[in-house]
Amino acid sequence: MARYEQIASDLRDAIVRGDYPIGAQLPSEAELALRYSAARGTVRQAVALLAAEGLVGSRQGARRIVLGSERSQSFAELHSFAQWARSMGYRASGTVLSSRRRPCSPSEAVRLSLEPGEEVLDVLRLRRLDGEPVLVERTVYAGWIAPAVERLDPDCESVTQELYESVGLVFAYGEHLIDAVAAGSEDARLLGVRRGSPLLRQRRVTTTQEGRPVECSDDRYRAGSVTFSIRNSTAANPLVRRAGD
Amino acid sequence: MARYEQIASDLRDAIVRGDYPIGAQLPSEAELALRYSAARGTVRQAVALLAAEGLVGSRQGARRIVLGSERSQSFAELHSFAQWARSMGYRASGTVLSSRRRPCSPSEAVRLSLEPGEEVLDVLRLRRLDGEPVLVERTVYAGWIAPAVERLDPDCESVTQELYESVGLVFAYGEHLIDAVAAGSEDARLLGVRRGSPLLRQRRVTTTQEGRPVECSDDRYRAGSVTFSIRNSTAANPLVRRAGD
DNA sequence: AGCTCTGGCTTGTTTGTACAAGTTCGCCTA
DNA sequence: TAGGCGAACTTGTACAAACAAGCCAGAGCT
Repeated sequence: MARYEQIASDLRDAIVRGDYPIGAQLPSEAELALRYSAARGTVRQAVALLAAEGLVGSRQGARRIVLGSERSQSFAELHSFAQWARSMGYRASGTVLSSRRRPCSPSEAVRLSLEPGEEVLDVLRLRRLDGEPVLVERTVYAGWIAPAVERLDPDCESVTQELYESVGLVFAYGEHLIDAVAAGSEDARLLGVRRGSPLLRQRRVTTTQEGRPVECSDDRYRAGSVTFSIRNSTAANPLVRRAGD
Repeated sequence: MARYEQIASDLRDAIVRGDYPIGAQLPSEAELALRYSAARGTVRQAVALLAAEGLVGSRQGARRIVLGSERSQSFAELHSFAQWARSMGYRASGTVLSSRRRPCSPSEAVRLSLEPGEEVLDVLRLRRLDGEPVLVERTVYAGWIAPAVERLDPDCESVTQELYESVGLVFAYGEHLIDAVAAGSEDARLLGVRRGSPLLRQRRVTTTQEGRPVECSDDRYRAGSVTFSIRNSTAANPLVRRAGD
């Protein structure tokens, strides 16, 4: 763990613990540098981390201020349903309902950087939280990863983790589109809701560390089961609104 | 504009223009430093900006890779419906349907850091894109900003901009919760959809630069009119999933 | 009392240096 | 030919120093 991460972690703990309540000022960079025997640049890296998490705000000339005290989850927990569920104290389960290979559509070829007509793997999964069905996942995997996915246990809890352990695959980057849709008849049947009832849809494309697309997916959550949360500031905000297509 | 912002802007333009297509390698920091006659640290700040936007990814030891080429909007455009709409080439309009003062509820007191029972301003707005109603906005403003809000033109296009110009108020930080809900009868009537049809809901709390809460709001978008988009990486992702309450 | 202004404090930007750690690719060997 | 090894390259981390720019409180003035 890098020095600046240690410092960030220490400060984060202090904030979560309430040593610096919401609205309070953080010590100045100079003081922190002295306290941790680090250079000012290192301290700046640490507080930049906290600012990116939305925990503290900063303005030139004024002391940094504590804005929040909730710890936010890691990327892995965002990407992996199972890992997120576990960290929240839920028991996640899932079932593969269908899995078949087929040639990719033109739009999939673009999103996954494939040759037109190249083979992809189409998987339909139902996911549960504490036994309750909450998520219908329709995922399209690029052909090159298909064998590893097919080898997975159909009731495998965490696909992300299994793929990491079996072939060393790391999901590193992703783009997510979030909107609301009405439940289709299949969605309704699987999730146990009425047709036309609201679902929260998350469409995503995920790539490896090298920027190679792995999968794109259409995930639909039962309304009320899951909420997405974003903290943002003038400094950094990756969330954008887009016009409906 | 700082030097590192200029460099970031230049690189961003080059990426958007297609000089560095998706999957391509960016020049090394050393080369960029030479090209822009800047120190390596300055170049690093520039590319860190692009990485935060999700445009490029980086791994220790390997060249940086271009991950996307879409320009993402600024915070102002996320926060302000009107500014976002304008930047996307839409014509935004809006109407205040009701506006009244009342004592705040206990939960509002917590979210806006008010004394229990302190007065707040409750505003119901309908927003349109190119004349089509797409958004019902139920906003609760803290009492101290209420007079400025009441002075606004009921058909005012951009509340954010007007409040900045009239009282110098800057919305600096926000927390956003996104989920799907069924349209209530009022929602349905205002948006011209059937009751029970899916809406994308964004609940938010916004604060000033000093961390003082200004407003909390419940915004409901007609399904299909707007999509939220998030780019993330192992490095930074402010988006988290939360269990439904 | 209320206002202005100034000086000290704090964060923002930039440069330079050094080393650590990971990647890539060509060369050499079995 | 396949695999291993290592050198060169590239990004990550850390330190030090200097100046710019913005904030704030207290001194002084009206």
